[in-house]
Parts: sequence; C-alpha cells; structure tokens
Amino acid sequence: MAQSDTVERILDAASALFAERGYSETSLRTITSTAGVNLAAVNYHFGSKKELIQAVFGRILTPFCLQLEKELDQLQASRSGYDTPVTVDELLEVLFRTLIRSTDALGERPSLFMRLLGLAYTQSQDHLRHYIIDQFGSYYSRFTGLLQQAIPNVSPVTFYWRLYFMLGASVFTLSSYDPLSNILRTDYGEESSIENTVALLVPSLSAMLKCEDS
Amino acid sequence: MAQSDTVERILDAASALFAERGYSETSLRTITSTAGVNLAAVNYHFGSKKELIQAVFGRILTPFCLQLEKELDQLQASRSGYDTPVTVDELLEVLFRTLIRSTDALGERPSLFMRLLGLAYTQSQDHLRHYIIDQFGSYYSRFTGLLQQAIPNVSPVTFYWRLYFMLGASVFTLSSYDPLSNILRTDYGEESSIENTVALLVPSLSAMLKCEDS
DNA sequence: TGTACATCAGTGAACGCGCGTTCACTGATGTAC
DNA sequence: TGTACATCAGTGAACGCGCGTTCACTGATGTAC
Repeated sequence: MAQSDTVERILDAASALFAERGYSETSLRTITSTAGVNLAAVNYHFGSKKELIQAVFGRILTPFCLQLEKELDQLQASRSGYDTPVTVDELLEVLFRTLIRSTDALGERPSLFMRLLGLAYTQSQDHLRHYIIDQFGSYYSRFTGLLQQAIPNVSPVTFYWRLYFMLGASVFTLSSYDPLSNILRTDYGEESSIENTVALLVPSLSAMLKCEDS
Repeated sequence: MAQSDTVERILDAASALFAERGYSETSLRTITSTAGVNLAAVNYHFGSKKELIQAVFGRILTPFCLQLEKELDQLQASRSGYDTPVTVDELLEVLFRTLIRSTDALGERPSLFMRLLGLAYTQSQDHLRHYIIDQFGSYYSRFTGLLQQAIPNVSPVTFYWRLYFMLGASVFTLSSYDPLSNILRTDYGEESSIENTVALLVPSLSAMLKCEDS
C-alpha cells in the first residue's frame, strides 16, 4: 500500500455500514474485514470507535457546511443594494442543492448523509450530537435566521415547530429514499430520482412553512 | 406476587428503556433489573428478545388501530347520505386524537409510541417492520385511501411522497417532543403541550398535503 | 379428606460468543553524523 | 557513502466484559382418585 490508503478504506467501509445498519449495530470487525484492513487499524488511526464515528460524520458534514456558506454568501450578495428579500423557495433550493452537490463531490449519495444524520439523533450517540452542534451550529443558525426573515408573518414559536416538521420530513424521506423509490417503481410503475423527489419536497415544505399562522 | 404481574412489569420497563435508548442498545439485564424480576423471566415469558420487542410494540399499536378504526367508522357514518366528503383536516384531527387517546388509555405518552415507531424504521429490526406491516397495514391503507380522496387534485405520485413527508414530520417531531419542548422553554420562555404542538402540526401538514401540485 | 402427581411461575448459575481495546512486535522508510 | 537510530504504519493474538440464552431446579397451586 503506497503511503497508506488504510484510513480512506476504513472511512469508506464505515460510512456505508453505519448508514446501512446503524452505529452500534456495526462492529469494528465487520468494518475492518469489509475494508480489507487489520482489526487493530481502527484504534491505531482513530483511537476508538466513537472517534471513527465522528470522523465518518465530519468527512461528509464539513464539505456540506462550506458549500452551504458559499451558496448563502452568493444568494445574499445577489440581493445587496436591492430591496427584494431572499425568499423561502430560494433558501430551500439552496439547501437541497448544497446537499446534493456536496455529497456528490465525495462520490456519495444524499441518502447516506441523511441516514447518518438521522441515526445520530435516534441512536443514543450523545458524543455525536454534541460534535454536530459544535461543527454545524453556526451554519444552521444562519440558515434558519434567513428562513425566518423570509416568513415575517409567522410567529417565532410556530416557526420553531415548523423547522422540525421540515427537518423530520426531509431527513425521513431522503434517508429512506432507496426503499421508497423501489416501492414507487413496483407499485406505481414510476421511476424517480433524488432530484425529482427534492423537486416535490421543496414546494411542499414551502407551503407548510408559509401557511397562515392560526 | 399475586398471580404474576411479572409480564406487565417487564413490558413497562422494556417500553420505557427501548424508547429511551433503542432496541439493540438496551440489554435484557437492564430491563429485568429495572423491572425487579429475574433475568431468565424474559425468555421464560416471551421466548426471546425479539418477541419481547414485538410484544412491547403490539401492546401500544393494537389499541391505536382499534381506536382509529372506530373513529374512522364514526367519521364516515356522519357523512353517509350527504354529499360532503371527509376533509383533510378532519382526517388529520382523527389521526392525532387517536394517537393521544390510545396512548393515554395505557397511561403512556404519545412520544413513547412515536419513538418506538421511529426506532423500528431506523434500527435494523426487520422482524419488527414486518410485524408492524402485518398488524397495521390494513388500517394504514384505509386512512391513506380516505386522505387521497380528500385531495382529488393531487397526483398519485405526489401524494405518495407527501405521505412520507407527513410521516417524517410527525414521527420526528413527536418522538423528540420532550427535548424540543425543553428547548422552547429555555430559549423562548414558552410553555407547550403535546395538544398544542399537534394543533400547530395539523394545519401545517394540511397545507403541505393540499398545496398546488406543480 | 388425604395422598400422589402434574402444572407452572420463577430462579441461580452457567454457557458460548462477539465485542472494543490493548500490547508486544515487525518491517519499511527517514534522519543524523 | 555507510552505519546507527528513530519514526511510523501495520499486525496477530490475546484481554476482560457484557451479551442473549439455556438448563436443572424449587416451591406453590391445582387436579385426580
């Protein structure tokens, strides 16, 4: 092995296996044998299983955050000097475009990212939740701040809950994209793509976010 | 112990622990020591950990299904002879009222049910997914059929995806209700209740389901 | 009514297994003089 | 250029531990005659 691709092989195998089965259901023995490396290599390179989980997550979260920042900069720059504020639809477009592009750049699929994210919240991985908040918190705040400005007639509390409605709808659907699109093919005879599904998701979420606050 | 409440004690402890940590992260030793029963009692009464998981789920899913059936019967009966079809909002009201009432009747909280349901899909518990489809499939089909009739202008494929947007939003938000409402209290100084949150969820979902199909 | 047997909830201890982690070790490459 | 040493990626085997499950057993209650 020329100058160690062991780290990359472990991260590749671990990403796929964690997304498929969950963090605690995937053993280091399964990861290392899939990657074709020695069992002890994970502890040698990463220190522990927890640190491997964070490394797997960071490898996909970091490019997403950087890309999102760039896209939001562009979007806001295009508005400076004008009085037309950024719209909900534009923000959602940016969010999902960033999701698709940043995972694509890694040779991964959005569903993998969404599954890792969903699992971080449903499995008891406190260390990972804290890691995500540390890494992603400021980008998340910037995005949600802009989103709230785009819906001035919705109260803060309603907006708060709708953010989670949106998060749940997005993460749940996109993390289960493969099985859901398979059902669609066999039961409805319809082909779909992730772009296609996002194109249905964006206006649906937009309608939900903007609707009259009762 | 008068005529064995061991089974109930195991189910109570297991429900709470599974919802808190997940199925595979909860050991039989933790369950039995919490319940104050012998370790071997789970295998004696339920056969295996898998069958315990199904029993925990069934205890909460079955009353929900029966209650939902009754509510839908009533709703449809109130319409027979008239030409006014059942509305989206009425169906959603019935769904969440059923959720709240059926869990309440067991002395449990909706978030517990939603967490167990969410975990069934995110943890690799194929046996549980199959069990849920067997038990719940026909009730689910009836509900979604009525819902689709209430939105005649939305195409079947769009409706298919929006069902999962709705499911994701509901399960994610309600299963994380406690931490989310705690954040709301500390950061916004607002008290909330599950009824309150559902009252925000229903019109939001309704707007999302009904919005113009692009 | 009394005795023998069957049933059944529950128990204590052990089983084998897979887990994450550790550790002494190897062998190749880089560095100092 | 040659030698001694340091560094570092990687390895094979073992560690102790907690896991789900099993099994022989107990003791109370019910049933048959």
